[in-house]
This record gives sequence, structure tokens and C-alpha cells, in this order.
Amino acid sequence: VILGLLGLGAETGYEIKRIADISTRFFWGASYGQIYPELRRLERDGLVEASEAPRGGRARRPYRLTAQGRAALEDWLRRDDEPLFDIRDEGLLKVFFADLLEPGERLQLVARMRRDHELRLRHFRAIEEDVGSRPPDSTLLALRYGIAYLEWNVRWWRSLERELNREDRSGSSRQAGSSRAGSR
Amino acid sequence: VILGLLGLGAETGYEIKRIADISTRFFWGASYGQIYPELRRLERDGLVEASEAPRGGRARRPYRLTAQGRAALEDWLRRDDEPLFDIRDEGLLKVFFADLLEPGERLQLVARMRRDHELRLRHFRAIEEDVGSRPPDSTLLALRYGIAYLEWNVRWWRSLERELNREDRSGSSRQAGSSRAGSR
DNA sequence: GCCACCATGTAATCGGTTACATGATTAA
DNA sequence: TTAATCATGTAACCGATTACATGGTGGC
Repeated sequence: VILGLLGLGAETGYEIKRIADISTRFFWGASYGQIYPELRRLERDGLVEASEAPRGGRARRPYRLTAQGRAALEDWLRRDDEPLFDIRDEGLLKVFFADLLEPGERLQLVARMRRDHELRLRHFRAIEEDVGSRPPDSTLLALRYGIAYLEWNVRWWRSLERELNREDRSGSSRQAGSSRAGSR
Repeated sequence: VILGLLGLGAETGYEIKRIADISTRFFWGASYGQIYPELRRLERDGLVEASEAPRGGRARRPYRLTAQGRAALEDWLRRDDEPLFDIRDEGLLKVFFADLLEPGERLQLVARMRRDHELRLRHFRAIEEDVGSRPPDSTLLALRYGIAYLEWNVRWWRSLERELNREDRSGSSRQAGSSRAGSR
């Protein structure tokens, strides 16, 4: 992330954090506690170089990629070994264990999932508004993926919610989405 | 996860690991290095209790929830504070940075995403086959969500792949999915 | 006899977050 | 004047993985 954002024109650790928070954050977060020490390590290893360039009396250490850093970045992008993929989703975990509660309570958990995705979607759309109409590049593509992903989720959870609602109202013995197929 | 799986009937640390690997793993993983020490901690805190029950000469320490453990589990399930949600997706990160490579290379990254999701989907369908036709419960619902999620991904990445292919062949200046709207 | 599976654990290490400390600049 | 933003950093801690160590059981 650090090499990549430097490659896209970020300069300071602060800027890397700021940009990551509105872009890669959704699929790869970063905190100051990582960024600053890591920048020093990358400098030591020759992948980036820095200069002291205070703005007024305010300290500032803009970094840029070295040729070696560029190469390492491109090498990573082209490497095609199994990419890391990891999700921690507490909401989904609760749905998984929903049968440990009373029959009716699963609906609450499902409604919560729907709501949370709606909230995240609103947040993403706000980011999309902000970037406005800059030339469509790969970073924008990732944003559009995020939005499409959230839209799909809202639809899926909403439809499940409706289904459970119907079952509840018809007073029948609960069934876990046995008829779920057309989620398209 | 540990309390939950004990609640669903798992007994030993080994069994918790085995079940987690084919169920919660996708949205909440667990390793031996966590499970065994954590079981001891939970025992110390009175949330679970264990007995020594060797099977033949093979050591075995089956655990079960105490009333307190049950209560803690239900309390967690009902607590409605912001649930943790975290993704690390290296493939998507590469797509995000794709413009740092040559124009044509983004397509490779996108194709890779499509392929990886296809692979995961196949894996999930195999799990679905395995569970066969047991009564539809919440754990199965989570599996169906996973499958639907992967299917949606395959569709999305496949359609993007086709679009980029068209643009490449028509020799035009590349554009990042400017027309992407109907991902439904 | 061998392999897959059952079963329990630990040590080293890592990647990462949280909270804190510090302070200058700029726009309302 | 005050709040938001720019800017750099560290210490303590935590959650988690990896790799290792050990050994019994059951089926082919």
C-alpha cells in the first residue's frame, strides 16, 4: 500500500494515511503505527528516499520511490502467487450462530446486516460524489466495485429479511431460506 | 467463535478447528495457536468446563459451556454495538494500483480476480454438496450467503473482463469501466 | 506397515491497533 | 480565538499465525 500510494503521487506519511482512509481502507487499511516505521524501514532498504522539506515551521518529510522501489512495486503487482484474502465479519458470524437465540431473533440480526450495508453504501456514495468526474482510472474502478458490492449486499439481505418476515407472519415453523436461489 | 461452536455441539479443540475450517473460516478464521490457549482462559474464567475423557490411549479434553458461558454467548449475540468488519483483499489492492503497470496488464489482474472467485465458488459448492440435505438452519444460511456472494463476484469480474477485452480489441484508449452501471 | 486422521499443546514471531505526545498552520 | 487540518512519531499491547513437538487410533 505504501509503495503503491507513493507511486500514485502521495508524498508524506500523513498523506498516505489520509488517502488510504478514503480509498484502500475498505480492502486494506493502514495506521500511523505502521506507516511511519515502515517508511523508515523502506528508506533503510533503499526502496524509497526522503528529503527534509518543512512547510513554514512545520516538519515535513516527503518520500518518493527509488528505481529499486518502483521495481519492487511492479514485481509485486505482476507476481501471480495466491493473493491474500481475509474477511472478519462479526455480523455474519452472529447470523451463523443465530439459532442459539430464540426463533424470532434471527430476523433482528438479518435486519442489522441490511442496515449496516445501507450505511456503508451511503458512505461510499458520498466518496464517489467527492471524486466527481475525474478521468476513470483503476482506483475509481475499485470504488465502483465497492459500491456494486454493497448494493448487492443490500439487495440480498433485504430480500432475506422480507422472506423471514413473511414466514414469521404466517406463523409457520421457521425455515432458513430454503427457497433462496434467485438472489440475482 | 469458540463459545458459539461449543454451543452448537463441538467438544474438543480439535473439533472446533475442524468445524471452523469448513464453516466460519470464510468470515472468521481460527488457528490452534488461539483455540487451545483460549479454551484454557475460558475455563479459568468459568465460561466453559472440561473433563478428561481419553479415547483409548488418546488424550481428549471435551469442553462444554457453563451457564455463565451460555449467558456470555447470548449476550454477545444480542449486543448491538458496531460489529467488527474487516477485509484484506490483495487481489483488489492490485487492481486498485493497476495503472502503475502497462495499459494492457490490468486485464490480467481482472482475469485473475474472476478466476480466484470461480475457484472459491467451486470449493464452497463442494462443501454444500457435503452437508447434503440437513434441515436448513442459520449455519446453512451463512453458507448460502457465501455462495451467492461468490456467484455475484464471478459475474461482476467476468463482465468487467469482457468489457476490457472489447476495449483492447477495438484499439481504443483504455477507459475504466465508465459505462458500468448494470452490474445487477 | 503405512497413512490419514484424531488430539493437545507451545514458542517465536508478526502484523497491526490504540493511545499518547507534540506542535505548526490556516480558515472561519 | 478556536477548531480543523497538516505533520511526525513512539510505546504498549493484542490478536493471530506458523512451525514445531508429540503421540495414539483405525482402516486399507
